[in-house]
Amino acid sequence: MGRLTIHDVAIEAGVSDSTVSRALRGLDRVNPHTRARIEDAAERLHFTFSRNASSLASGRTMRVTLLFAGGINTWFNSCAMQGAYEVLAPEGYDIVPLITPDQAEQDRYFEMLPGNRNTDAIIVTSFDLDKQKLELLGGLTMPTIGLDSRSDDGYDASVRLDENSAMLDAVRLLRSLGHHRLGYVEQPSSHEFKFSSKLRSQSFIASARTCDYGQEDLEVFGGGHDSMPRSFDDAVSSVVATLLSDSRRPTALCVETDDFAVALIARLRHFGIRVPEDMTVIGFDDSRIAPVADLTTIHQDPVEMARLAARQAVKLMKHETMDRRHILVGTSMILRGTSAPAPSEG
Amino acid sequence: MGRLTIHDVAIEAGVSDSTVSRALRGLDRVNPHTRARIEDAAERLHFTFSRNASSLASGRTMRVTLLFAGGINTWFNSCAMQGAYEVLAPEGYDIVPLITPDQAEQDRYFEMLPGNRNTDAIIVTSFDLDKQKLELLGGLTMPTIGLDSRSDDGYDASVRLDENSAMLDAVRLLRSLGHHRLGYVEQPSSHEFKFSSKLRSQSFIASARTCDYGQEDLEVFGGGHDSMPRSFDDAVSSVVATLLSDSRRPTALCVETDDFAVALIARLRHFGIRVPEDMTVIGFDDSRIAPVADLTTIHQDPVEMARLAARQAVKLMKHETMDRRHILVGTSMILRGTSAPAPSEG
DNA sequence: CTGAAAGCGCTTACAG
DNA sequence: CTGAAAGCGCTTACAG
Repeated sequence: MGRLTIHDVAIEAGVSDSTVSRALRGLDRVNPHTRARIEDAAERLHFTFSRNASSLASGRTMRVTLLFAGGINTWFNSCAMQGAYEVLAPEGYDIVPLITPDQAEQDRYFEMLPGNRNTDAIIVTSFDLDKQKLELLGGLTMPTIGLDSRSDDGYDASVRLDENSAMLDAVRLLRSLGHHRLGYVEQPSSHEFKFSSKLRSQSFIASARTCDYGQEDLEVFGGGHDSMPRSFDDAVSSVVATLLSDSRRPTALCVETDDFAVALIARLRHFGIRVPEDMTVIGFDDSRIAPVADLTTIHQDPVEMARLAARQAVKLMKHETMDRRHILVGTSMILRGTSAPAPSEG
Repeated sequence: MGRLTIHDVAIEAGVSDSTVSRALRGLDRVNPHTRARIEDAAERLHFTFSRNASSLASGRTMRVTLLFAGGINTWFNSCAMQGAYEVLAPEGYDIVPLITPDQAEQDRYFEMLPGNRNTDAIIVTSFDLDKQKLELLGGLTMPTIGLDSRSDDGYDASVRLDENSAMLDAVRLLRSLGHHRLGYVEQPSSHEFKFSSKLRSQSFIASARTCDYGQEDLEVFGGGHDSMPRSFDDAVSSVVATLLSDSRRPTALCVETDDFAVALIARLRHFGIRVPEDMTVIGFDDSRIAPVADLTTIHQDPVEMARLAARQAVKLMKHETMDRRHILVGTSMILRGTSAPAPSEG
């Protein structure tokens, strides 16, 4: 039992180690009879390759690193792992998650990256890296793939959301519902990191301007980088307070994430602002709470995005040609109960 | 740049490979001066160990496998990964998720397990394994830890929920609220696998009997193993239909999971059964949707459970002594808006 | 189509 | 405290 090597199989099948190696890996130039005998022997012995030995000899680790800021158990990150797993596991790769919780650890990881021989590719999720780190990625011999990155820069391939088109959809919906004053609500990030979702407020404003909204009818809430990491609840309160005292209060809000939108709606209702009668609220993500909260939102599919990123990784590792290295993924509006026509003026 | 080995560091520091190995791994019997020189050299060269080479030579893979049925992006599983990561990563272990989506793949994995030299321990999550597989686990040289397993059998260590005490809490609450007829709602599993949560209906009935409820005042819904994998929605419908036509309809329900409870509540309300006025509903998990849905529920903390399991794994791998190999974790009732005193009879 | 030999980059006794 | 040597279990040219 256990601890058996390719050599045991070789003896059992009456061939050399090299032949076992070739046969079991499905390489050609092996006599069909021989191969069958070897496969039988391996099966009988319950032989499994030592990945370490294979890797050391071949120079391929058969591992793909998924780099996260923040927990594995967030909606986006857990979906990213799932999607990556679905395409990488069948290809024989292990996926290994790596969290860099703060700037110091991130710096240290990137410091060591050029010498890192423990992974065949890196999928970098939702990071906003500075120029220096992006250049470092670009100079790496191993492929790096950006998932939900801010831009394509520095990555060998990337999969990103089309934030502009998403925000344009939202603004068009609000315009068709007759809303004249719009707000965008940024979520305070508890992290030191800036995520790609921070791009949305800019996209939102730009889209609204395209749709003939004037600057005076557009407002961005919650983007206070002044006082540091506020709690989620405090941030909600702060936005609601601003809204309550707003002389030109918007009648519709786009919120950076579903989570924040749902908390915001609860607080608004608590203060007598009805949703959607007085205020339309649109979330972003269509994560698991959106249907529960009956939230109108912009749907994205992080599992599929991760599948795409993983397929890019596979192609890069195999040095296959790729039609598109940088993929922009579309979103879709999901209409639910938190959006309605604008209240009549007064 | 890159591709450098321990030998390069040895040359740079003017010592032998073995000394570099010892120094960089923090072993004793190295002259402080020599060690400093080596560490400097390693730093300067951006040297990183090849985990494959280390593993092959030492016989330790520095990898821990997390075995899942179902997706990585479920609430419980993603929390389990997070908790395991938190304790295993600082110890130098990679965590590698492995999904066995169906019985066939699970069988194949277990078939190969005895010859598997690619992991130092296995954490088995939420599985209900048959006797044969449990025996196989018991015979393995590498440690196996059950997380949310049905029982302790076959595992070297385990971390489980105290389902009995959880159900007793729920029943006591319902009794104190004056509910005379209680129901337990099982969730149809889309999987071939039976999860540990399936034990709860038995615990519930037993607890209620302990609290002097008669068998005729207790009812279990949705446990139809007859017609195969029903959809989530169909299952909700079926439970509601049974409730509507029930001549002795319970006034309180314990539901196997929060997800199912929330869907059930929506359907009940749609059919005019008010929650909590007409019907008290208690969920299980206290997952992310529970606060959003204002759901009274039984709280569990899978991240912490996974941390405990991972610590057990570390101790087992290090052959340290353990005070308790099998840990039973408590739950707590979270009172929210879906529970209320029983409606007056009539 | 098959085998002998070298080598992947470490760790681990064993001397000294 | 340090170094030379063997070995971990494979893969990969290279002969044949």
